[in-house]
Amino acid sequence: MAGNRQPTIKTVAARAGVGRTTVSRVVNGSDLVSADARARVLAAIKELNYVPNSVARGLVTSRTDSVALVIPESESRLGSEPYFAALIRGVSAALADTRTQLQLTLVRDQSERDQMIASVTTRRVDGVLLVSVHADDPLPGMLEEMGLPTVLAGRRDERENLSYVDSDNAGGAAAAVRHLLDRGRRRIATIAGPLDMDVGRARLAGWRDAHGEAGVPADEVLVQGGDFTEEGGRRAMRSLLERAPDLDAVFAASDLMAVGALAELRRQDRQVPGDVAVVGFEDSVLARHTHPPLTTVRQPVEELGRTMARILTDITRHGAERQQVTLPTRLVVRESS
Amino acid sequence: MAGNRQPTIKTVAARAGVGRTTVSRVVNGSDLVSADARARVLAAIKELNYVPNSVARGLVTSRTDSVALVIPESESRLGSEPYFAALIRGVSAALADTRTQLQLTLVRDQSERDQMIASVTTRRVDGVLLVSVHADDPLPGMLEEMGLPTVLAGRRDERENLSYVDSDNAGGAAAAVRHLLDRGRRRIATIAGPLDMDVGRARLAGWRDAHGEAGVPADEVLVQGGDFTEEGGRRAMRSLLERAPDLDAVFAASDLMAVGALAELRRQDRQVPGDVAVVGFEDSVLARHTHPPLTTVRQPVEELGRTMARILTDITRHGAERQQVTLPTRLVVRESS
DNA sequence: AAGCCCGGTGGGAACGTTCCCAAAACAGAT
DNA sequence: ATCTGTTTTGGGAACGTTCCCACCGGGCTT
Repeated sequence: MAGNRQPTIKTVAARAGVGRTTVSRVVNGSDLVSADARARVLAAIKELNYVPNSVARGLVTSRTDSVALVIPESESRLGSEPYFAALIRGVSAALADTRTQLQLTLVRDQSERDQMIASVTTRRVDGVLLVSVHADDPLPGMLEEMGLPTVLAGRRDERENLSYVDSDNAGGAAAAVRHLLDRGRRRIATIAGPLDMDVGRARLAGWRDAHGEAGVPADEVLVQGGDFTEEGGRRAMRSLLERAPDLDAVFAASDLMAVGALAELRRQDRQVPGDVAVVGFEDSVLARHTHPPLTTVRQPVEELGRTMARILTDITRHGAERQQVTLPTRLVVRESS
Repeated sequence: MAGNRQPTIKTVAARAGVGRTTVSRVVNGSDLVSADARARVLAAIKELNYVPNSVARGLVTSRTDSVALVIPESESRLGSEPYFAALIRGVSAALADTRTQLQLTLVRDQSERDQMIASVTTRRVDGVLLVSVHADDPLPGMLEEMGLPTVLAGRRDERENLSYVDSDNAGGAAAAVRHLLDRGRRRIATIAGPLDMDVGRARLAGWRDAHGEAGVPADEVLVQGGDFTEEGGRRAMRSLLERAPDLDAVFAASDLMAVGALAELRRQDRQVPGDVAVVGFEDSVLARHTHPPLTTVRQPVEELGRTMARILTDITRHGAERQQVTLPTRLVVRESS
């Protein structure tokens, strides 16, 4: 039993008394093969326990049936972990349907980034899924130029022309603010995300839009920049309270910043939601565990992953065109508003 | 620029005015090549932007420089998510050092399991890392028989003869119980894990060992089985309190069960740690957020991942033998004890 | 001056597939 | 019977590498 080499297509052909090509046809499900021959080949395959060598196949077809998912590890890992986990689940689920393998690449530093580029570039994958790419990162362009289809998680600006899947940041933000307006809040501050990122800009735009629709003037004094961290949220909240002590609500562009805001409000003895209502964005696990539980805008992260994978396979397998998809978000009302 | 095929080793050879072999030698860092030739080849590589095709290479070397990490998704995902995340981080970090790619396979159901076997078996990977394999699962054996080195996360029983990396379950449990004894507790109950799993058995053994060492009789009335879930922990705690109202401490074989125990203790108005001290096992994120924060045994999950990957590469790259490694655990004392 | 060794080199073969195309086998029609 | 057309078949070539081995040339030994 041991010692024998793996059977190849030739071994099978010999055993079944047919040519290589016929075996190949059977394996690949072609119907240009007689019932008789097919039966003999299948028997031989089973007897020999033959499994086609996908590397050899890949060499001639120049397809690997695997895609890379690249995740930068530098981004604050703690808050974002559940995000990545959900994303991976989604991607993996969609790929399983098309029998495509997932190559996961965590990129920690520049050297690992170079290594990732080398690996991806080396034709081991049919396409690439990229998470949190910065606006000025030349990588996606490079990849596409090398003939490697690429799909981004999150567009980089309003005019992104690569394939991407994003959640409806502006819409979600607007829904959050609309909800606050509905509850009678009129001085709604916002802790924005970094404005050099589309997420940051889009969520701020949503805040403006909702005010516009409702005919409530959007007071720019109520806008404070943040950096998506808890500490940043705390600082932003403090400076907002100084500038506009009369604010009665805050929309934070991320749950983590909302958590910081909650901490600062507690420190200054402002009741939530009594004095100030708070809404976050993302609906991470965090949101359920704050005091009080956080109203927030839910992103469909797992679906985002699924969609990314689906778009990529559409491109690699069926030669589809680039696609830009925006997924709806949903307001989850808890006790902070 | 566009339209041109990828350059191959032949293109480079022609451009540099040398033979294929010389290019190959330069690419693979052989030193049997003159400084002059090397320089010309390197220049040509840069000009043409040549990247060796790893599929072709794999065909002749029969190495893919990639390994599979197989994670069953069926296990209660919520509690275990941070575990998997840490594991993946560790594996990925160790693989990056050896320029090995990671193929991640989430297995949700039988059909995905079959697909995973097909893929792995098809020579796309050099080896396999398996997480949470059941004792009676024939998979690891099958894989090794096909010549695919396999490393398990967690041994399956005391006599496991495949490669595995496990944390010191018995030792960690004993440390936890010793700690409780040191604090003067004398009626230390335990909520055990499933006894058909080695983790469960080993942690229970630790509870016994610590009693033995200290000369305190281990009262079997104080042992209650659990299933690693929160609800199971709650039920176990209740039946323990009925049977042995005089208990003054509980060692739960998992954080999640400890959380359940805490809930039941609160319901019955027993103070923690005043009346009853509680210790868990794992040091998941949960542990920091319970009331009071949970004393627990920390498993070095990320290192577990790193070690698995290291062992596997030792085997695939250097023909090392199977290895069984047990990693030390560490007691993290918080306020529940 | 002849022989030998050794660093350096390159062409052929092989890895296990798929694809192309020509040919064999068979059937039906004249 | 011969021809034509359709189905079925299989061998050659190709995919882009690495490895084996044979060869070349120059310096060293004798």
